[in-house]
Amino acid sequence: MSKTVQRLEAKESIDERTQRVLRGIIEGYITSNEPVGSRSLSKSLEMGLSPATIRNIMSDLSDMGFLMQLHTSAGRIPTDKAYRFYVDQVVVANQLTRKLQKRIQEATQEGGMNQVEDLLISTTRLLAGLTQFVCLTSSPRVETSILRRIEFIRLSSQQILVVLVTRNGQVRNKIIATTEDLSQDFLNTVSSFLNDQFHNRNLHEIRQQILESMVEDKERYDRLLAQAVRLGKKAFEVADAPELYIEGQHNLIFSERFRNLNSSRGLMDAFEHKSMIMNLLDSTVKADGIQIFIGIENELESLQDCTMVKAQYSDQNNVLGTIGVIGPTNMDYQTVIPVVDFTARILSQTITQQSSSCD
Amino acid sequence: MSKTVQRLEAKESIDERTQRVLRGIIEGYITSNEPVGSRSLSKSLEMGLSPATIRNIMSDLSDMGFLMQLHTSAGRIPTDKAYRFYVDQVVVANQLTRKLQKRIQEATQEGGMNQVEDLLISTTRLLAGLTQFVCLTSSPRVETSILRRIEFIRLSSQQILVVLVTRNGQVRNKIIATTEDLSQDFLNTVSSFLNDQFHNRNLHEIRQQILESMVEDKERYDRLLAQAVRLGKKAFEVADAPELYIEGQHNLIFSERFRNLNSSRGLMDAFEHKSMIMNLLDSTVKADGIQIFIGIENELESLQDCTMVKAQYSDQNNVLGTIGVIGPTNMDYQTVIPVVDFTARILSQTITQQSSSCD
DNA sequence: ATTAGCACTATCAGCTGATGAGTGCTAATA
DNA sequence: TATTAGCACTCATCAGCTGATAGTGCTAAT
Repeated sequence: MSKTVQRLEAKESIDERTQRVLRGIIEGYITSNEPVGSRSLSKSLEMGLSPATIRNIMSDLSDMGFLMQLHTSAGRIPTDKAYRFYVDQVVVANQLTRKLQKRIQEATQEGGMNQVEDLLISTTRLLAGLTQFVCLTSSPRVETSILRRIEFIRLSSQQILVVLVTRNGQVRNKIIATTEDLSQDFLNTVSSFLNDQFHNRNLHEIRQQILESMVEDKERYDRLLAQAVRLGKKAFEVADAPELYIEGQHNLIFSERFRNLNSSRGLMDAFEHKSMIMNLLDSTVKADGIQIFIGIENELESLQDCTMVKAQYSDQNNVLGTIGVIGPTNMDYQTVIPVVDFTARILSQTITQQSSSCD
Repeated sequence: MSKTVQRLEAKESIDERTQRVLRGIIEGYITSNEPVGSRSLSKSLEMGLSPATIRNIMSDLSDMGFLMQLHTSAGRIPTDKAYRFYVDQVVVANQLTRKLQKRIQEATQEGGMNQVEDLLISTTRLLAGLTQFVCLTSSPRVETSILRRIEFIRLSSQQILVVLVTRNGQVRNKIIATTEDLSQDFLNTVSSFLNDQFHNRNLHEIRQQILESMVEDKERYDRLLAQAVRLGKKAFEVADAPELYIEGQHNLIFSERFRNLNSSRGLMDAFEHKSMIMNLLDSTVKADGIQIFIGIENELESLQDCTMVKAQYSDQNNVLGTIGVIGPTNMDYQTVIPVVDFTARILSQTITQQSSSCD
């Protein structure tokens, strides 16, 4: 027991000087993208330590698992553990420059964005551009969206178009097949019934309730209700799969920063499996703020050379989705973190405005 | 005058033997992706010609502009002109294997494809996969689509959702703002008016006619008509920009076949400018069949190391859009051409079925 | 505890010569 | 006269060697 405590303490008690060296190495590697050696560090640190001393400290840090070498006579590079230390203990998110803030705000407020989809796409592209990384955004889960309006449009004797509008301005369409020929008048009755019944409820609840009704009212014979339930069931199955927007994939190949990534191919391939990436993006349920996954902290193997920085966005009530970037582990956390954070906030704000603009 | 004729004849009259050599070089380069030299060609041709003779012929072909060398002591590779000759004079499109035909048919007939969008995306992906190139598809020009149904849905006192369904199953949404608060009942009247008026007409015509009505009926005061025209005008402005689907971009980077392409970067960048690529894809108006642009025949500079093979797809009445692949100039024309051709045909067929399934 | 000094090591750029595939030209040949 | 064998030449590639560079670890001196 006391041993554990001691080990924990030993882990915790990296003395001030050692910390400064570690920090120096991390920041050096972040800026130069080259392994950093004792000599250059001795100079840049300006702590009056000779390279030899630095070497001793480095050696200790290596033992503790903070540093590693690509080969014997190369400088050292930080491990994932080091970045974790850096992010947790050292990084104090920079304030964004006014200029950058403006740029983000303007980009999200461009005209012609009455559809949420457009907003998400352009925000994703913006963030990919700003960071020069790959940017991923998951669209609001239709599941948790609030119904604003549902409408049925008769296309033919066998086909009905469902139009579903959510509070935050998403519009979903689905063509459903029917065996029975239903008149437009009847469909109107059904839709106004559903609109009355379920106005301002979220789709998940609605679905739930419809399923319950199906059991409950089985015996009761009421054509309207029966059809409403049947159509409603089909209609609310709309778009189970939430969408994923990816931008900046070419940065993986062409950006200098990704150069010492051994398998950009693997990542590219991973992006083809959208559902997998979706899970990754939406998996963690942490109420608020930025989340950071460094290297091996990522569950997906092909992501384990990268860091993912993500944040959730929401309207006034609910978390809607996630926006995040994937970059090299030695990304410039000091600026990437606040950029992602700020962008997510602005996105939330814009969407909130949109959804509150209805009566 | 006679001189011109002579030159033309000289161009045309490449004797049989020379043609066979040229063909051998082209096919050799297509299969090996390596410059082909006189010795190996002498063997593979089996025409009983010594390398030296082949060299003489090659030298002639070089003079005529069919061959070039990357450097003095390298084998020769075909020029764009050679590929053009090959495509025009030599290639007789292979019959596709039954197996491949089936694969294409099945892929396009997968379930859950009631939206044209899904069909186009999956077809694009299919073709990218089959060819291992980049595949581009332009969605049907809404312009020329035939109206099946238009509907207005009141979202709030200032917002109206327009839903527009075309004959071939495309659904477009647009939220438009109004100053006047219009009841749903009124909107229903307007939409059934428009549906009656414009049923089975194409959107371009409709737009035209609405504009005419605006002039014509200016003085006539009829609330219904006036609003119908006003809303109609806004509604039919929907989605002027046709969409472009791109799949298989990663092949540019990772496929062996693209390896001696000097600027895949340039191409990647070009794909970001969707409107430019759209123009390229939809530009040429040739009634039917496959179109091939080899190297410098492409207007876009970053495409001039590539060949684009494209075909238009259509429903029973109209050309809807274009599907095509972009690959290296030394692609295997014998199979790529029929694959693109067949895919476009199947696509046309599938879309035609869809749009004829309404009453 | 720190540091200077030294031996050691891996990488990299640059040079070398050998190899091989390919050409063009010329003179001999059928 | 068309074809071909022979030869000199060119260029790219590759393995092997070089010295320079930038690191390290260890040890002994401060």
